[in-house]
Amino acid sequence: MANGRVTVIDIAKAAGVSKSTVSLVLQGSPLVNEGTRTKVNAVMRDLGYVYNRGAANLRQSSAKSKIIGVVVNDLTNSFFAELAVGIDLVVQDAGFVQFLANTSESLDRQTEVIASMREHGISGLVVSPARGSRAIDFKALVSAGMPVVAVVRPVPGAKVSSLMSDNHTGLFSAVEHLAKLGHTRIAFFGGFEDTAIFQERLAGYRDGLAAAGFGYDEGLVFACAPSRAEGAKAVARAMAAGDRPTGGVCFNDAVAFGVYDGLRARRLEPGVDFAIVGFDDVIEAGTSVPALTTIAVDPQGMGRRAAQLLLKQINAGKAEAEAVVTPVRLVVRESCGVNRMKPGRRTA
Amino acid sequence: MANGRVTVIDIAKAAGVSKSTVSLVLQGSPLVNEGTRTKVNAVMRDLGYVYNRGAANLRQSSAKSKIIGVVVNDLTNSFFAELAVGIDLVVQDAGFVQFLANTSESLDRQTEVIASMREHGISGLVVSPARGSRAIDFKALVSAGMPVVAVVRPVPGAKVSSLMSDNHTGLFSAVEHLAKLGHTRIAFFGGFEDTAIFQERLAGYRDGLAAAGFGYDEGLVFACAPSRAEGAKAVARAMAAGDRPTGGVCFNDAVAFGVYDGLRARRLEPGVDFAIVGFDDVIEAGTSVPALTTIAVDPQGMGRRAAQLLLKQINAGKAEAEAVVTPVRLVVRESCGVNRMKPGRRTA
DNA sequence: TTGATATTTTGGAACGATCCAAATACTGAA
DNA sequence: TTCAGTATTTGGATCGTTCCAAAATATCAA
Repeated sequence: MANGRVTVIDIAKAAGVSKSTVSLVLQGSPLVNEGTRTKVNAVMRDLGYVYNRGAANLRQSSAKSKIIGVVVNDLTNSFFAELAVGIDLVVQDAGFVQFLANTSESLDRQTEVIASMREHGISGLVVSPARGSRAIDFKALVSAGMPVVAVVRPVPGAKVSSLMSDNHTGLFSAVEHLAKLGHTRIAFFGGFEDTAIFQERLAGYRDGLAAAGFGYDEGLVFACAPSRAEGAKAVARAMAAGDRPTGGVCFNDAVAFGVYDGLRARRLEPGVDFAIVGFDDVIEAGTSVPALTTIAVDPQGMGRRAAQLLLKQINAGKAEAEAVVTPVRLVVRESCGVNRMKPGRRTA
Repeated sequence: MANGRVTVIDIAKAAGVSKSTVSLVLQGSPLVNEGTRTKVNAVMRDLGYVYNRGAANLRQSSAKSKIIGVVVNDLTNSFFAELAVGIDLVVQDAGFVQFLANTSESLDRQTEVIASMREHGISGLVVSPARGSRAIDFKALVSAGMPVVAVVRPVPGAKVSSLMSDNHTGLFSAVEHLAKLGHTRIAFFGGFEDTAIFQERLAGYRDGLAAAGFGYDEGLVFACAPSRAEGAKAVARAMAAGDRPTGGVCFNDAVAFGVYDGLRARRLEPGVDFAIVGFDDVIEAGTSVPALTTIAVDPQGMGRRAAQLLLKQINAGKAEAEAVVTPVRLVVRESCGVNRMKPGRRTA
């Protein structure tokens, strides 16, 4: 009290009870008499008491810290920002608070922040792993029995739970959609070839082509960093080639918008002269001109589900790794020229 | 050791020293002999020791928790996501870790999370206050001597430090720019009228008009929620009126993009038929078509500065509230028709 | 060898909560 | 009044660290 911080002992003294009783009140125990409870609560309010969770955690089992860690690879990407918001939402409702760290795809940063979070006593971790993350990076956590949920990107070989969107089906249906509209030369834009997601999506793309009766042409795959600027460059490469595609599916929406830019730079109008399908369904997808046809994954929903999965494991006490695949769906808007475009017009 | 968690005592036993020595090693004290230090470190590695910051904080002064709280009003807005990234950057470098909570403009959420963060022992707080925040909401914190930095939005009357962008100058120079290009009827789009920022920006707009020799016409101010969708509606209202503006300054870039949409819906091309200036300079501003002329505020830089300010106060031990205004600058791109537009073409 | 001095190491006693076993206060029936 | 039975309350001991004063050890000049 004198030194600034009010403790249970100060409350006990002021209320004329023992610290144990105050502790009981704090925990909402039914053992304490209604009269004492209200008196103690009143004193707490009067003295401006703040509960010291750190002290409590020391005595209790480590899993009760009410802190979870969230590590994302790129918070400036609105997909991950939405994801973080989704996590935050359910985590807050459960009375938890989250450490949020951004790694900017740096593995060193990732190991650093995870170590730091451990020291601070997180009771679980949701991580969207930095590029190149290996099972070894999470080894210490899982062998310490800490629940870990990997989202968006898999960590091959790691014994952690995972929540991934259905990449294969997503690209499959994107290709199917374009094929149905009459396109026969369909390109694939964006993504780093050395990632698992890229491979999953590429497989969906190939299978989609096969299902439509087309062959797979490596020359129609334009990998690049999944950013708007790189997407613009990728489509420039595609249109410079001899046998041009008439439409394309993109690794994500950012790339798709880059494709818009790249087309316009060549005086081609997206959705009229070229059909585009994105992936993610970021907020801008619905309001852009033309509105982007895309594969919706609902990042906020994914965040919520990831947090629920994690909380379930924390409460269960034991972390049984499980893999969840979240469904995606094709959202048809204007960028494939429905009602706007003559399909296949520049073909052959 | 047996129960799972490795403590300093386990280390001490295994290394054949006392726990005090281990503690000294942990703190990198120069008092301990080089030989013992390496041996202790080796043992720590072998046993997989994780430092328990919670326990340490208990003994030490509360200001050393190495945790700071970050509360933002809307993380789905990329401006705030960037801000959070900037904060994260310097906070991580300083060996801190951040609690990040999103309030979605809910005052209740805000008080909840701040209370929760206090219980967890944060040593400082960066907050971008939810709409309608009052000094009272931060009273408990400041009277407890906790450093608080309010960013982006002011909290009138609160004794907290603040870091605001130069709203007045920003809008002043936006108007000046349009006037220089020959525009005489300049509208103002977006923003909530009951916020301090809106008033600051509006004042900059008025002063800019006055400096250019124009009068202030209330009918040219189209306030609305600062979102893309509402921006589109606002410009629709503007163009429906009799004496149309030929250009406009916007509350932020989101509104500006909404104005793009609204214009296109009326078959008007932004940057050709109508001049637009945004505010914020979000990432998309440079890559949109046309590229958006805007007032750059560098949210990530603001985040960094806010974090630095906070860390300075934490280290100083005493929280002397100070107000910092960060400079803004006009970034001229294509949305005002430089090289593209006949200024004032639809005037009169 | 012996102090004196400098270098290292070390047992408790905190920090602020929880938990447990045991004490105390109530209740109503005998 | 006493006693069993229930309802409340309560002192330690404890969690894993830091801090302090004091002890042990090493170093060295006389």
